[in-house]
Amino acid sequence: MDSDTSRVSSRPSSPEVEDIFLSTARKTGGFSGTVSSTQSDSPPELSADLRSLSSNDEDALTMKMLSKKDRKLLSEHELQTMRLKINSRERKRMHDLNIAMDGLREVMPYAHGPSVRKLSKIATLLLARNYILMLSNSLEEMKRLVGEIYGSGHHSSFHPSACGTMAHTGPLPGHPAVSHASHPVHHPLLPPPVSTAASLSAPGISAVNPVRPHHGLLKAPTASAGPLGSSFQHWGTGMPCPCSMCQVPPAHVSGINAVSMSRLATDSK
DNA sequence: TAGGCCATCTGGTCCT
DNA sequence: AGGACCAGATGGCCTA
Repeated sequence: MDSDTSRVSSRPSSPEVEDIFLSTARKTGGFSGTVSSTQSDSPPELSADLRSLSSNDEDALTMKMLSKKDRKLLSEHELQTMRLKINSRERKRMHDLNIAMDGLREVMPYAHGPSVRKLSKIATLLLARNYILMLSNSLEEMKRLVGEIYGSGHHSSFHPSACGTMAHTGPLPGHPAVSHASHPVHHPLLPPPVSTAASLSAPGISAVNPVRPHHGLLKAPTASAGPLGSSFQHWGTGMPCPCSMCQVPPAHVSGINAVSMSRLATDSK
């Protein structure tokens, strides 16, 4: 179904097997932790050189990279065992992180359906952020409307059933039907129109979009709807829908978007 | 084939 | 001391 899953399944799924293999391979080349630490500073041929070192050289190098205490306390076998343990923990940690990421994907609208490819991690995070912003805006708008209505006293003018606003809050976020039906163009997960340019200029976004254009994620809404955009289609009355989903978020939100997107992109590297 | 995405290993750092 | 977290490096898989 999704390539990522198959990709995962195609990888060695058993840490033990892989660890055994790797540990065996490394054992032939000495404790590779010392080699790895030089990977970023040395060309590949240096690694080859290291592998070609005599056992005495290997020992010397290994000993050089270890603290005195380690040298004293740990045999090579113990070091190897410790490495495997650490690797296993790290693997588990990353698996847990991926599980959490899947959980996040599950509650994200728009990311469901057989024809929709699994969101990448960065896309999941960025969409989640936009979604949270959208929900926050909706909440604020609801509060404001309720305040206006009960403040002015003419309760009869409050007709939630006529407003798409209630429809927005109806389906659960994870419900696939939450979005497209009532907002064919201005999807809540899309960056606000104002911030789209800034968002798209962020490395993180630009990295997302070209790769998976079929997602349509974070894509700017089509500009075919005039000054007000096509945001009011579901409202149906010809009047601007008061709900926040149909309005451009406040400028400060867009500002946060641009900054945070850049930060996210920067942080994620 | 290049680029994107990902899993894994690894060493360093910080925290408990 | 041990574990969690992080970031860099590496290599594999997939898609355009």
